[in-house]
Amino acid sequence: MVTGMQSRTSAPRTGRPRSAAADAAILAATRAALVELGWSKLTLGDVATRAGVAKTTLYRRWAGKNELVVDAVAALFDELELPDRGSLAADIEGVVLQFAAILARPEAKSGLMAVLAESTRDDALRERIRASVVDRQKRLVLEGRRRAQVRGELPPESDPSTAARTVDLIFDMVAGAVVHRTLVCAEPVTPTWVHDFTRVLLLGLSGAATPES
Amino acid sequence: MVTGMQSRTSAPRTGRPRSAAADAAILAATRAALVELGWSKLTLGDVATRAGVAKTTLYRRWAGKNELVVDAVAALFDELELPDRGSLAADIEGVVLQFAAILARPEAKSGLMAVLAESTRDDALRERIRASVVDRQKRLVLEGRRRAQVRGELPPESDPSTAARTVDLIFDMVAGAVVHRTLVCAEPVTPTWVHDFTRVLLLGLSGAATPES
DNA sequence: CCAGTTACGCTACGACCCGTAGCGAAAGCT
DNA sequence: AGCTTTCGCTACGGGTCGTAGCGTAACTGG
Repeated sequence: MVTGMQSRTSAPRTGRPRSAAADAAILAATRAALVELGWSKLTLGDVATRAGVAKTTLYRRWAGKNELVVDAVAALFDELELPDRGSLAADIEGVVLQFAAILARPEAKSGLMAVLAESTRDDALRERIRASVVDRQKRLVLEGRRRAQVRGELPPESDPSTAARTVDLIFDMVAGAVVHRTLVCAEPVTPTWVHDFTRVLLLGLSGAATPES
Repeated sequence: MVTGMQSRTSAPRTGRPRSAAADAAILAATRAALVELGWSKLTLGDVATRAGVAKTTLYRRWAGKNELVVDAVAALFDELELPDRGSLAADIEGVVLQFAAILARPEAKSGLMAVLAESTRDDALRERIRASVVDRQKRLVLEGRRRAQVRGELPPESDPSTAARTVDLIFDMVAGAVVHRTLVCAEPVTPTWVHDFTRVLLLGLSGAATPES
């Protein structure tokens, strides 16, 4: 059972090592094929040809199309960062624009949605997506919240359980809105849209911090 | 019910009519196959067998897997309604729970996400999804907004263009959050979550109605 | 009632992709 | 050296695709 990337503990000490260049070439070829062909017409044989490796090499490292595309798309999210822009509103606008820019790329659109669809029937695949894509986004929410608390823009940890609930909710609202705008409505995430969205979200959060009416 | 086939003006008056029962059987079989097999392992030959029709009959009515699944999934959204619950908050909570209940069904999860992934490379498919799924949801937002204006909970049409922008934003936030919660995080939309979400959204909207600071 | 028209079920077909097995050669380690 | 693992290549059975062809069924207008 190939785990995709071998865990470093089980790395064999003897024998010919796996080519790291082949890994990179395969993932790049997968992204290129996603752009040109989309998910449904992407074949592993074609990816192998593009990458300049044999089809069998590909099957030795990835269990199938799903796992390969997850790894190929996950690399796109490496560039996600959260530069400190001075205010919570500016931080949110910045990360939303970054996230939207990644989702706007054709390989992210078709690849990510397709593996998410498959993950509804494959727990291992969903876990792989969560670890390599979703959690990385969620960390930005946590970091942004922490900074806002330092600045005094948000109240510090009230109750741990309600805090976790709020973080989950914010994550669903931010990522969900961008995903819906980009992938369902297929309309661009403009600075105007981001501005309106951030305004509604922050007003709602600051108001929700007060005790419920 | 979207037939997706001939417009009524081009309906042939002569010859054997198409079996409406076959349409229903095929769509039901498609949903059943989505539940059992998911998107990737669903084959048109299998659907035809389940529906008790010949494979050629299926190809005479739908261009391919994508179009068939769109029609099969779109039928799930027929039951979406917006009963008047007396307040904007209650209306939103009601429609969000309905929407989440539909998305929680396995045939909606795998089917809808998969065709959305394909629609990123197929304009005709995206248009088909928009007409039979997305617009139907968007109408609920417009209707809910109208009721809230009648009740005085929201200010009446200020500027047509900003009003349209706001409706789009609300739609992205509501549908996006539910989709993200259900399909990306794979966690249930509980009444608690809906309550928290509605609170943040409404506070943000009521605050956003005032001139920007 | 009978021709005309269209839909249907069935079979068969070439084309393509899948995922695996087997082989010899290459690239590392001890 | 000798051992171990990876690599490229070829070949294969199995499955799905989408279409063509044929005879039959259903409905319509004369």
